Amino acid sequence: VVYSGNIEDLFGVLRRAGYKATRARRAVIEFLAETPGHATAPEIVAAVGVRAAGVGRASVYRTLELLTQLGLVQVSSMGGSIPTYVFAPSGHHHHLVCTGCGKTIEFEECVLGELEQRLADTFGFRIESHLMEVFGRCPDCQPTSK
Amino acid sequence: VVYSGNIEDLFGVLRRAGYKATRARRAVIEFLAETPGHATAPEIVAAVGVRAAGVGRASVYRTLELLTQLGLVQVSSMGGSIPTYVFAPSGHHHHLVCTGCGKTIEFEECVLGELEQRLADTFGFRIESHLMEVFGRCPDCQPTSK
DNA sequence: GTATATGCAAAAAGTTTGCACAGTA
DNA sequence: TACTGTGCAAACTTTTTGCATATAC
Repeated sequence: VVYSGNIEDLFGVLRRAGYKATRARRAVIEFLAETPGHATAPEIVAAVGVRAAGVGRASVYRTLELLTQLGLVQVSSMGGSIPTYVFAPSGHHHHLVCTGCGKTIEFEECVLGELEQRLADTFGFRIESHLMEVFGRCPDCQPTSK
Repeated sequence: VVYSGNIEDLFGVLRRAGYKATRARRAVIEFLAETPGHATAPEIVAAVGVRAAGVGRASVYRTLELLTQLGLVQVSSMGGSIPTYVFAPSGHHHHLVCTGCGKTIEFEECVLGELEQRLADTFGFRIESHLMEVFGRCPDCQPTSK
């Protein structure tokens, strides 16, 4: 674990990997770290524009890619065609999405520990992170029949 | 389970849900059912064009959305910004992706049974499907150090 | 001081929509 | 026959790229 609430820790991760802590990157990281849920790239571009006027769209995209590679952010498609980004410095993220209304609930509970070990053994991978998406119908979107 | 190797079963799912089994939908379903891994929308458009000349791009997109809603297909972003589609009529899909070279391995092993029950109980969701993405470095992409 | 990163604007890529016509049930 | 679905082309949205300039270290 690399982050325990202090944003500076994250810039440390950047620097240790040989990247500079620039204004654009700060704005993106701060926004994501303060945002509890998912955001699309255009939403992040907009939010960052407010937070740090003058930061360009391209830098936001480049930063998102970088953060994803560094394992600080996860990308999910939420069952649709627009990718969304979530801050997930712990390397894993889990959510439940309603296929009716799109409501999303994030949960911590993780059942992958043992499986990860088995995958590592079986395929020789060094596991870094994972994303688990569970889909279903929330109470409000279930057929009212019986 | 809705599908055990006979493509006609899938058209049955369509019809039962009130949709027609058209040429465009057949082409998309057949392609996905025969394709072991993931494909992007443009790839599917191209493949379907070969299989059934004259099928339009829009129909492919519309069919992909429909199949996703029906739970026959899963969408994943594979850690990047291009969504990919996989045939997953069983309602769940699991893969391991190398963050170095992008190599993908699909696996069956599923540890979600009990968790799904707990999520259903806790949040009142009726669970329909899930997607599990595990990221790491494959043997060829691990730092050779040590 | 120097290599890395940026902002901008333009290009490319991907997705969605409207509508007259075709095809399924 | 009635209605769902289609193909096309255009509109739109999202993402990527090239390059001169700025900036972090």
